[in-house]
Amino acid sequence: MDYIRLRSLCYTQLMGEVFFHIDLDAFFASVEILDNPGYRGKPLIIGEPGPRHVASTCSYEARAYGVHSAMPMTTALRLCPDAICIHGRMRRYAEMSRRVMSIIRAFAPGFQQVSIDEAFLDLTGMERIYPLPGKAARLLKEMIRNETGLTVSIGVASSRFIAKLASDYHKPDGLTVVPPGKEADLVDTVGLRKLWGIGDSMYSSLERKGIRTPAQLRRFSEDELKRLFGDSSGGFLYKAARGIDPGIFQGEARSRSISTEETFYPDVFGYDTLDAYLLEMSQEVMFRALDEKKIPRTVGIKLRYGDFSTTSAQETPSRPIYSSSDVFSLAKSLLRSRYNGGGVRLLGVSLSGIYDGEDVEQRDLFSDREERERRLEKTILSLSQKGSHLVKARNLKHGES
DNA sequence: TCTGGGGTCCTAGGACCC
DNA sequence: TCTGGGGTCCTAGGACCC
Repeated sequence: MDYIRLRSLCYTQLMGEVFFHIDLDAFFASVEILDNPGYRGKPLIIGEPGPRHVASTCSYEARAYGVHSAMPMTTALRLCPDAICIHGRMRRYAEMSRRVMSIIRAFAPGFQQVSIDEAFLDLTGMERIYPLPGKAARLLKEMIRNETGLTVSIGVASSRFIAKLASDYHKPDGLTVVPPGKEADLVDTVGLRKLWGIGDSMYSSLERKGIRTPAQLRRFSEDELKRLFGDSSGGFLYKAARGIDPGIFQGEARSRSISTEETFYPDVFGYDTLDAYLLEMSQEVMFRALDEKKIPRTVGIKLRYGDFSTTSAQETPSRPIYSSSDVFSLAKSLLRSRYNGGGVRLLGVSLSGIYDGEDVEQRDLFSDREERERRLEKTILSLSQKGSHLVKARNLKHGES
Protein backbone atom coordinates (compact mmCIF):
# COMPACT_ATOMS: atom_id res chain seq x y z
CA MET A 1 0.00 0.00 0.00
CA ASP A 2 1.49 3.34 -0.92
CA TYR A 3 0.98 6.82 0.34
CA ILE A 4 -1.20 7.93 -2.58
CA ARG A 5 -3.67 5.20 -1.91
CA LEU A 6 -3.82 5.99 1.77
CA ARG A 7 -4.37 9.61 0.91
CA SER A 8 -7.12 8.89 -1.60
CA LEU A 9 -8.94 6.97 1.08
CA CYS A 10 -9.00 9.95 3.41
CA TYR A 11 -12.66 10.59 2.90
CA THR A 12 -13.82 7.05 3.33
CA GLN A 13 -16.15 6.86 6.24
CA LEU A 14 -14.80 4.68 9.02
CA MET A 15 -17.09 2.29 10.78
CA GLY A 16 -16.82 1.20 14.39
CA GLU A 17 -14.12 2.65 16.59
CA VAL A 18 -12.26 5.76 15.45
CA PHE A 19 -9.03 7.02 16.99
CA PHE A 20 -6.82 9.97 16.15
CA HIS A 21 -3.17 10.04 17.12
CA ILE A 22 -1.90 13.61 17.06
CA ASP A 23 1.85 14.16 17.04
CA LEU A 24 3.52 17.58 17.09
CA ASP A 25 6.18 17.81 14.38
CA ALA A 26 9.78 18.20 15.67
CA PHE A 27 8.13 19.84 18.64
CA PHE A 28 10.97 21.53 20.57
CA ALA A 29 12.67 22.69 17.37
CA SER A 30 9.40 23.99 15.95
CA VAL A 31 8.76 26.08 19.07
CA GLU A 32 12.26 27.57 18.81
CA ILE A 33 11.66 28.44 15.16
CA LEU A 34 8.32 29.99 16.03
CA ASP A 35 9.98 32.18 18.68
CA ASN A 36 12.99 32.97 16.53
CA PRO A 37 12.11 33.08 12.82
CA GLY A 38 15.81 33.48 11.99
CA TYR A 39 16.16 29.75 12.61
CA ARG A 40 13.66 28.86 9.90
CA GLY A 41 15.11 26.79 7.10
CA LYS A 42 18.31 26.09 9.06
CA PRO A 43 19.59 22.92 10.71
CA LEU A 44 18.69 23.35 14.36
CA ILE A 45 19.47 20.97 17.20
CA ILE A 46 18.04 21.16 20.70
CA GLY A 47 20.99 19.97 22.74
CA GLU A 48 24.31 21.22 24.06
CA PRO A 49 27.51 20.48 22.22
CA GLY A 50 30.07 18.44 24.12
CA PRO A 51 30.79 14.92 25.19
CA ARG A 52 28.03 12.99 27.00
CA HIS A 53 25.32 15.17 25.57
CA VAL A 54 22.72 14.00 23.09
CA ALA A 55 20.33 15.69 20.70
CA SER A 56 16.88 16.06 22.18
CA THR A 57 15.10 17.12 18.99
CA CYS A 58 16.19 18.60 15.69
CA SER A 59 14.67 20.46 12.78
CA TYR A 60 13.91 18.66 9.52
CA GLU A 61 16.86 20.49 7.92
CA ALA A 62 19.16 18.81 10.46
CA ARG A 63 17.47 15.45 9.91
CA ALA A 64 18.43 15.69 6.26
CA TYR A 65 22.05 15.29 7.45
CA GLY A 66 21.14 12.12 9.35
CA VAL A 67 20.81 13.77 12.75
CA HIS A 68 18.07 12.36 14.97
CA SER A 69 16.81 12.40 18.54
CA ALA A 70 19.05 10.71 21.14
CA MET A 71 22.08 10.93 18.85
CA PRO A 72 25.31 11.86 20.68
CA MET A 73 26.05 15.53 20.01
CA THR A 74 29.59 14.77 18.88
CA THR A 75 28.14 12.53 16.15
CA ALA A 76 25.44 15.03 15.25
CA LEU A 77 27.97 17.83 14.82
CA ARG A 78 30.24 15.64 12.75
CA LEU A 79 27.30 14.92 10.41
CA CYS A 80 26.13 18.52 10.40
CA PRO A 81 28.93 20.88 11.51
CA ASP A 82 26.93 24.03 10.74
CA ALA A 83 23.98 23.10 12.91
CA ILE A 84 22.75 25.68 15.39
CA CYS A 85 22.73 24.08 18.84
CA ILE A 86 20.54 25.51 21.54
CA HIS A 87 19.76 24.60 25.10
CA GLY A 88 16.19 23.36 25.56
CA ARG A 89 13.65 25.63 27.28
CA MET A 90 11.34 23.07 28.85
CA ARG A 91 9.03 25.61 30.43
CA ARG A 92 8.33 27.23 27.12
CA TYR A 93 7.69 23.84 25.48
CA ALA A 94 5.37 22.84 28.31
CA GLU A 95 3.46 26.09 27.86
CA MET A 96 3.03 25.53 24.12
CA SER A 97 2.11 21.91 24.77
CA ARG A 98 -0.67 23.03 27.11
CA ARG A 99 -2.04 25.35 24.45
CA VAL A 100 -2.08 22.65 21.78
CA MET A 101 -3.50 20.03 24.14
CA SER A 102 -6.34 22.31 25.18
CA ILE A 103 -7.36 22.68 21.53
CA ILE A 104 -7.30 18.91 21.07
CA ARG A 105 -9.14 18.29 24.34
CA ALA A 106 -11.95 20.62 23.28
CA PHE A 107 -12.33 18.88 19.94
CA ALA A 108 -13.81 15.60 21.23
CA PRO A 109 -14.46 13.98 24.60
CA GLY A 110 -12.10 10.99 24.43
CA PHE A 111 -8.85 12.89 25.03
CA GLN A 112 -5.72 11.16 26.29
CA GLN A 113 -2.36 12.90 26.42
CA VAL A 114 0.55 10.47 26.30
CA SER A 115 3.58 12.76 26.31
CA ILE A 116 4.48 16.41 25.95
CA ASP A 117 3.96 16.25 22.19
CA GLU A 118 1.42 13.47 21.61
CA ALA A 119 -2.20 12.71 22.31
CA PHE A 120 -4.96 10.30 21.36
CA LEU A 121 -8.53 11.28 20.66
CA ASP A 122 -11.32 8.70 20.67
CA LEU A 123 -13.99 9.79 18.17
CA THR A 124 -15.97 6.58 18.36
CA GLY A 125 -19.68 7.26 18.11
CA MET A 126 -19.26 10.83 16.91
CA GLU A 127 -20.38 10.23 13.32
CA ARG A 128 -23.13 12.82 13.58
CA ILE A 129 -20.73 15.59 14.52
CA TYR A 130 -17.79 14.41 12.43
CA PRO A 131 -19.20 12.16 9.69
CA LEU A 132 -15.89 12.09 7.85
CA PRO A 133 -12.96 11.43 10.18
CA GLY A 134 -10.41 12.56 7.58
CA LYS A 135 -12.15 15.87 7.22
CA ALA A 136 -12.38 16.25 11.00
CA ALA A 137 -8.64 15.64 11.29
CA ARG A 138 -7.95 18.32 8.69
CA LEU A 139 -10.09 20.74 10.64
CA LEU A 140 -8.18 19.96 13.84
CA LYS A 141 -4.84 20.47 12.06
CA GLU A 142 -6.02 23.86 10.81
CA MET A 143 -7.23 24.91 14.23
CA ILE A 144 -3.89 24.03 15.82
CA ARG A 145 -1.93 25.80 13.11
CA ASN A 146 -4.08 28.92 13.21
CA GLU A 147 -4.08 29.22 16.97
CA THR A 148 -0.47 28.28 17.74
CA GLY A 149 1.54 28.39 14.52
CA LEU A 150 2.57 24.76 15.01
CA THR A 151 1.96 21.82 12.71
CA VAL A 152 0.92 18.33 13.73
CA SER A 153 0.71 15.00 11.97
CA ILE A 154 -2.43 12.98 12.53
CA GLY A 155 -3.12 9.29 12.09
CA VAL A 156 -6.72 8.13 11.91
CA ALA A 157 -7.58 4.45 12.40
CA SER A 158 -9.77 1.94 14.17
CA SER A 159 -7.30 1.50 17.07
CA ARG A 160 -4.71 3.48 18.99
CA PHE A 161 -1.91 1.25 17.80
CA ILE A 162 -2.65 1.77 14.10
CA ALA A 163 -3.42 5.48 14.57
CA LYS A 164 0.01 5.88 16.14
CA LEU A 165 1.76 4.13 13.28
CA ALA A 166 -0.29 6.21 10.84
CA SER A 167 0.63 9.59 12.34
CA ASP A 168 4.28 8.73 11.82
CA TYR A 169 3.73 7.52 8.29
CA HIS A 170 3.68 10.94 6.69
CA LYS A 171 5.52 13.69 8.54
CA PRO A 172 5.64 16.64 8.97
CA ASP A 173 2.18 18.17 8.62
CA GLY A 174 0.79 14.79 7.56
CA LEU A 175 -2.58 13.16 7.60
CA THR A 176 -2.99 9.44 7.12
CA VAL A 177 -6.31 7.66 7.36
CA VAL A 178 -6.26 3.87 7.57
CA PRO A 179 -9.61 2.37 6.59
CA PRO A 180 -10.83 -0.67 8.52
CA GLY A 181 -9.38 -3.82 7.03
CA LYS A 182 -6.17 -2.09 5.90
CA GLU A 183 -4.41 -2.23 9.28
CA ALA A 184 -2.08 -5.10 8.41
CA ASP A 185 -1.19 -3.34 5.13
CA LEU A 186 0.12 -0.38 7.10
CA VAL A 187 2.11 -2.68 9.40
CA ASP A 188 3.66 -4.31 6.32
CA THR A 189 4.54 -0.90 4.88
CA VAL A 190 6.10 0.33 8.12
CA GLY A 191 8.08 -2.89 8.62
CA LEU A 192 9.31 -4.57 11.79
CA ARG A 193 12.27 -2.27 12.28
CA LYS A 194 10.12 0.79 12.84
CA LEU A 195 7.17 -0.87 14.53
CA TRP A 196 6.16 0.63 17.88
CA GLY A 197 7.28 -1.74 20.66
CA ILE A 198 10.13 -3.34 18.73
CA GLY A 199 13.47 -1.86 19.69
CA ASP A 200 17.03 -2.77 18.80
CA SER A 201 17.11 -5.76 21.10
CA MET A 202 13.85 -7.34 19.95
CA TYR A 203 14.68 -6.68 16.32
CA SER A 204 18.06 -8.42 16.60
CA SER A 205 16.49 -11.36 18.31
CA LEU A 206 13.86 -11.62 15.56
CA GLU A 207 16.56 -11.30 12.93
CA ARG A 208 18.55 -14.14 14.51
CA LYS A 209 15.50 -16.32 13.95
CA GLY A 210 15.30 -15.20 10.33
CA ILE A 211 12.29 -12.95 10.93
CA ARG A 212 12.66 -9.62 9.18
CA THR A 213 9.14 -8.72 8.04
CA PRO A 214 5.64 -8.74 9.52
CA ALA A 215 4.68 -11.33 6.88
CA GLN A 216 7.38 -13.70 8.14
CA LEU A 217 6.23 -13.09 11.69
CA ARG A 218 2.67 -14.02 10.74
CA ARG A 219 3.81 -17.55 9.89
CA PHE A 220 4.23 -18.27 13.59
CA SER A 221 1.33 -19.27 15.80
CA GLU A 222 0.62 -17.35 18.97
CA ASP A 223 1.81 -20.30 21.06
CA GLU A 224 5.09 -20.54 19.14
CA LEU A 225 5.75 -16.83 19.62
CA LYS A 226 4.95 -17.04 23.32
CA ARG A 227 7.30 -19.97 23.69
CA LEU A 228 10.08 -18.12 21.83
CA PHE A 229 9.67 -14.66 23.37
CA GLY A 230 7.65 -15.12 26.54
CA ASP A 231 3.94 -14.57 27.11
CA SER A 232 4.02 -10.82 27.02
CA SER A 233 6.34 -10.20 24.06
CA GLY A 234 4.97 -13.20 22.16
CA GLY A 235 1.42 -11.98 22.54
CA PHE A 236 2.47 -8.50 21.49
CA LEU A 237 4.24 -9.74 18.36
CA TYR A 238 1.35 -11.98 17.33
CA LYS A 239 -1.15 -9.13 17.44
CA ALA A 240 1.11 -6.36 16.15
CA ALA A 241 2.06 -8.34 13.04
CA ARG A 242 -1.63 -8.57 12.14
CA GLY A 243 -2.42 -4.92 12.76
CA ILE A 244 -4.39 -5.80 15.89
CA ASP A 245 -3.92 -3.32 18.74
CA PRO A 246 -1.94 -5.18 21.43
CA GLY A 247 -3.48 -2.82 23.97
CA ILE A 248 -1.21 0.20 24.02
CA PHE A 249 -1.98 3.16 26.29
CA GLN A 250 -5.05 1.56 27.79
CA GLY A 251 -4.19 1.70 31.48
CA GLU A 252 -5.03 4.80 33.45
CA ALA A 253 -2.11 7.19 33.60
CA ARG A 254 -0.94 7.68 37.18
CA SER A 255 2.35 8.45 38.76
CA ARG A 256 4.25 5.29 39.70
CA SER A 257 7.74 6.70 40.15
CA ILE A 258 9.62 9.96 40.42
CA SER A 259 13.30 10.05 39.55
CA THR A 260 16.21 12.28 38.73
CA GLU A 261 19.63 11.45 37.41
CA GLU A 262 22.69 13.21 36.13
CA THR A 263 25.55 12.29 33.87
CA PHE A 264 28.90 13.80 34.77
CA TYR A 265 31.82 14.76 32.65
CA PRO A 266 34.41 13.87 33.65
CA ASP A 267 33.58 10.97 35.99
CA VAL A 268 33.31 11.75 39.70
CA PHE A 269 34.86 9.77 42.54
CA GLY A 270 34.38 9.26 46.24
CA TYR A 271 31.68 9.51 48.86
CA ASP A 272 32.21 13.23 49.55
CA THR A 273 31.20 14.25 46.06
CA LEU A 274 28.63 11.50 45.51
CA ASP A 275 26.90 12.25 48.82
CA ALA A 276 26.63 15.93 47.89
CA TYR A 277 24.82 14.98 44.69
CA LEU A 278 22.72 12.43 46.54
CA LEU A 279 21.56 15.13 48.97
CA GLU A 280 20.58 17.46 46.17
CA MET A 281 18.79 14.72 44.26
CA SER A 282 17.00 13.43 47.38
CA GLN A 283 15.63 16.91 47.99
CA GLU A 284 14.60 17.32 44.40
CA VAL A 285 12.62 14.08 44.12
CA MET A 286 10.99 14.47 47.54
CA PHE A 287 9.92 18.03 46.78
CA ARG A 288 8.38 16.82 43.56
CA ALA A 289 6.54 14.07 45.45
CA LEU A 290 5.24 16.58 48.01
CA ASP A 291 4.23 18.88 45.20
CA GLU A 292 2.14 16.07 43.70
CA LYS A 293 0.84 15.11 47.15
CA LYS A 294 2.36 11.66 46.88
CA ILE A 295 4.04 9.48 49.45
CA PRO A 296 6.60 6.93 48.24
CA ARG A 297 7.43 3.63 49.89
CA THR A 298 10.62 2.79 48.02
CA VAL A 299 13.89 4.66 47.48
CA GLY A 300 16.31 3.62 44.77
CA ILE A 301 19.68 4.71 43.46
CA LYS A 302 21.29 4.15 40.10
CA LEU A 303 25.02 4.13 39.43
CA ARG A 304 26.75 4.04 36.07
CA TYR A 305 30.51 3.69 35.98
CA GLY A 306 32.92 5.09 33.43
CA ASP A 307 32.74 1.85 31.43
CA PHE A 308 28.95 2.27 31.18
CA SER A 309 28.28 -0.72 33.41
CA THR A 310 25.18 0.10 35.40
CA THR A 311 23.84 -1.06 38.71
CA SER A 312 20.90 -0.11 40.86
CA ALA A 313 19.63 -0.78 44.34
CA GLN A 314 16.37 -0.10 46.07
CA GLU A 315 14.88 -0.48 49.50
CA THR A 316 11.35 -0.51 50.82
CA PRO A 317 11.33 0.15 54.56
CA SER A 318 8.34 -1.02 56.56
CA ARG A 319 7.13 2.54 56.91
CA PRO A 320 6.57 5.08 54.14
CA ILE A 321 9.19 7.63 53.13
CA TYR A 322 8.27 10.87 54.73
CA SER A 323 10.91 13.51 54.18
CA SER A 324 13.93 14.23 52.03
CA SER A 325 16.17 13.35 54.97
CA ASP A 326 14.60 9.85 54.92
CA VAL A 327 15.34 9.67 51.20
CA PHE A 328 18.89 10.89 51.71
CA SER A 329 19.77 8.47 54.50
CA LEU A 330 18.40 5.49 52.57
CA ALA A 331 20.14 6.65 49.39
CA LYS A 332 23.43 6.98 51.27
CA SER A 333 23.23 3.48 52.67
CA LEU A 334 22.25 2.06 49.27
CA LEU A 335 25.24 3.83 47.73
CA ARG A 336 27.51 2.22 50.32
CA SER A 337 26.07 -1.19 49.51
CA ARG A 338 26.90 -0.74 45.83
CA TYR A 339 29.75 1.68 45.15
CA ASN A 340 32.98 -0.03 44.13
CA GLY A 341 35.16 3.08 44.38
CA GLY A 342 35.43 3.58 40.64
CA GLY A 343 34.76 6.64 38.49
CA VAL A 344 31.04 7.40 38.33
CA ARG A 345 29.55 8.58 35.08
CA LEU A 346 25.93 8.78 36.22
CA LEU A 347 24.17 8.98 39.55
CA GLY A 348 20.41 8.90 40.09
CA VAL A 349 17.80 8.79 42.84
CA SER A 350 14.27 7.47 42.43
CA LEU A 351 11.09 7.16 44.46
CA SER A 352 8.55 4.47 43.70
CA GLY A 353 5.69 2.55 45.26
CA ILE A 354 3.93 5.88 45.26
CA TYR A 355 0.49 6.35 46.69
CA ASP A 356 -1.81 9.23 47.41
CA GLY A 357 -0.45 11.27 50.31
CA GLU A 358 -3.84 12.63 51.28
CA ASP A 359 -5.09 9.31 52.61
CA VAL A 360 -6.27 10.26 56.07
CA GLU A 361 -5.69 6.88 57.66
CA GLN A 362 -2.00 7.19 56.88
CA ARG A 363 -1.63 10.22 59.15
CA ASP A 364 -1.26 8.13 62.30
CA LEU A 365 1.73 6.37 60.86
CA PHE A 366 3.86 9.43 61.35
CA SER A 367 5.41 10.77 64.50
CA ASP A 368 5.31 14.40 65.56
CA ARG A 369 8.90 14.85 64.49
CA GLU A 370 8.12 13.55 61.05
CA GLU A 371 5.00 15.62 60.79
CA ARG A 372 7.04 18.74 61.61
CA GLU A 373 9.64 17.79 59.05
CA ARG A 374 7.00 17.26 56.44
CA ARG A 375 5.42 20.63 57.15
CA LEU A 376 8.79 22.30 56.98
CA GLU A 377 9.49 20.78 53.60
CA LYS A 378 6.09 21.86 52.34
CA THR A 379 6.88 25.39 53.47
CA ILE A 380 10.21 25.35 51.71
CA LEU A 381 8.48 24.03 48.63
CA SER A 382 5.92 26.81 48.60
CA LEU A 383 8.67 29.41 49.05
CA SER A 384 10.63 27.92 46.19
CA GLN A 385 7.54 28.10 44.02
CA LYS A 386 7.25 31.79 44.76
CA GLY A 387 10.54 32.42 43.05
CA SER A 388 13.31 31.73 45.48
CA HIS A 389 15.49 28.78 44.63
CA LEU A 390 16.27 25.49 46.21
CA VAL A 391 19.76 25.27 47.53
CA LYS A 392 21.53 23.47 44.77
CA ALA A 393 24.76 21.58 44.83
CA ARG A 394 24.68 22.29 41.13
CA ASN A 395 27.24 25.02 41.64
CA LEU A 396 29.78 22.36 42.47
CA LYS A 397 29.37 20.80 39.09
CA HIS A 398 31.26 21.27 35.90
CA GLY A 399 34.43 22.13 37.83
CA GLU A 400 33.35 25.71 38.17
CA SER A 401 35.00 26.36 41.54
C1' DT B 1 28.50 6.45 16.77
C1' DC B 2 29.97 6.12 22.29
C1' DT B 3 25.82 6.12 24.34
C1' DG B 4 20.58 12.11 28.22
C1' DG B 5 16.76 12.20 31.31
C1' DG B 6 12.17 11.12 32.34
C1' DG B 7 9.22 7.46 32.57
C1' DT B 8 6.49 2.38 32.10
C1' DC B 9 6.39 -2.48 31.99
C1' DC B 10 8.28 -7.29 32.21
C1' DT B 11 11.04 -11.16 34.08
C1' DA B 12 13.23 -14.16 37.27
C1' DG B 13 14.53 -15.52 41.69
C1' DG B 14 14.00 -15.51 46.65
C1' DA B 15 11.37 -14.81 50.96
C1' DC B 16 7.38 -15.69 53.22
C1' DC B 17 2.67 -17.35 54.06
C1' DC B 18 -1.07 -20.69 53.73
C1' DT C 1 10.89 -36.80 57.83
C1' DC C 2 11.31 -34.87 53.09
C1' DT C 3 8.37 -32.08 50.60
C1' DG C 4 3.68 -29.49 47.02
C1' DG C 5 1.68 -25.70 44.98
C1' DG C 6 -0.14 -21.06 44.80
C1' DG C 7 -0.05 -16.23 45.94
C1' DT C 8 2.17 -11.92 47.13
C1' DC C 9 5.90 -8.89 47.94
C1' DC C 10 10.50 -7.40 47.05
C1' DT C 11 14.78 -6.77 44.31
C1' DA C 12 17.88 -6.23 40.18
C1' DG C 13 18.21 -5.87 35.62
C1' DG C 14 16.68 -4.89 31.11
C1' DA C 15 13.63 -3.46 27.06
C1' DC C 16 11.21 0.15 25.33
C1' DC C 17 9.19 4.87 24.49
C1' DC C 18 9.46 10.13 23.87
